[in-house]
Amino acid sequence: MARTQGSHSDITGPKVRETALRLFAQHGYAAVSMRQIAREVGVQVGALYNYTPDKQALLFSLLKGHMDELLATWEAEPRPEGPRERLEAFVRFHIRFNLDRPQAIFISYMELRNLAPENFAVIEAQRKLYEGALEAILRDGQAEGAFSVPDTRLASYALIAMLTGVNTWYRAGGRLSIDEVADIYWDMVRKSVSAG
Amino acid sequence: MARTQGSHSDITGPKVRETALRLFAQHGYAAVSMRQIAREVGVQVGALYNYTPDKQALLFSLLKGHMDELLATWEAEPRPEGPRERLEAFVRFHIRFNLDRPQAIFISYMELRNLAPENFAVIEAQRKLYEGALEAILRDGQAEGAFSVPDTRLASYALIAMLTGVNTWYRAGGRLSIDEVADIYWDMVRKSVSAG
DNA sequence: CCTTGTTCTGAACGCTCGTTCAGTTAATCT
DNA sequence: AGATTAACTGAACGAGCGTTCAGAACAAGG
Repeated sequence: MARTQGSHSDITGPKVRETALRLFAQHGYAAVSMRQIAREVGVQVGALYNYTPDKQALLFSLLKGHMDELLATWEAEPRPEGPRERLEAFVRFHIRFNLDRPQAIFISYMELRNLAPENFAVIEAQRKLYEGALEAILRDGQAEGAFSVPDTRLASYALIAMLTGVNTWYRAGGRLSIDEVADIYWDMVRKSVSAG
Repeated sequence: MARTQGSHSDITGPKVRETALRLFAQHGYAAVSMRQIAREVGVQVGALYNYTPDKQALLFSLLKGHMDELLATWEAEPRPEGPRERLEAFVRFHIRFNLDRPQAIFISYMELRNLAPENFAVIEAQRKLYEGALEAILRDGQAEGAFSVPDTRLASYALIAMLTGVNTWYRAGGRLSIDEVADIYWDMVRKSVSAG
């Protein structure tokens, strides 16, 4: 029996991606089998290959989709005047975006090494684009005298790591709301780049 | 033929651990096979089981050894007077310790989910002990009025993430020495916890 | 109602996995 | 020299892996 009622490409396709994202985030790409994904989707393993040419392409597609959305959403954000305001916008955007998609963020940082080299290069370029946006803000602010940052490249790495770290401990429904978390992080970021 | 000349437990044992650490860091626990470890050590796969009861115990032993060393080394560090001096000591210690053992740090953050639950609990408790040391410094400094940190728990997470992030970009022989990196990070940390 | 095309099943392919173990080799002990 | 033991080999175990594919089931179009 195939094609049971209500089972279409429009439903199975997204379901495959959602399930793969969840399982990859939970157990890691290498530890998750195609059969396991199929079981949770509710199909036989062969059916998965209607939606991806292979397992590697499935991982890449998830990461690529995530990075595309990250870059597009960031570029659609309002761009305030002044380095300080722009830095604040970046901090709040990054925290909000990350906390809204914990699984995608997780595999974006953990599964890079499981990408084939040519796929890795694509994702890495996108990530550098995004991190470059932060460094540009720091550089402008330093030039204008708004910040005191001796090494903007290094500072951008430090701040990105700090902000992305939110995902390791934040749990929805905890004692702090996303906005409260963003307030506290922005306070630390603001001071860390100011004249000391 | 077994027991070729110069091949003893004293040599093979450490070699197994070193090789496993390197491969786990490079490809991930789930993606590395016992046969691959054996090949790089230069023995048949069966010989590995003279040094570990199974693959999981090998991972746990590496992580446990690393955490033991981290805690012991930190406790052996001189403990300066005053919160500000103690915070600086922590920052410099953390960066130095991490950059000296990039592979062990890497698997300590990446392979936690591949630990069996009872093993995970052990490592997690040790990690909390270490992170608690930072929070205690922040709490004392806040109480004494040396720092301005509204939420010491959250600030400790933020700082740990920032400091640990050094490992993702630092490469020995780059344009900055470890001490120069530590100077810059300490500058940012110092300002981020100060009155703004 | 019959054809066409999409979606899925069920089974199979060759391969690798972690782990076990009887037997072999070589160093050590008596 | 002979016995003992630690270290390792070589082969095997059952299980699971990613991937392929012929054919079945169903929806849609004429």
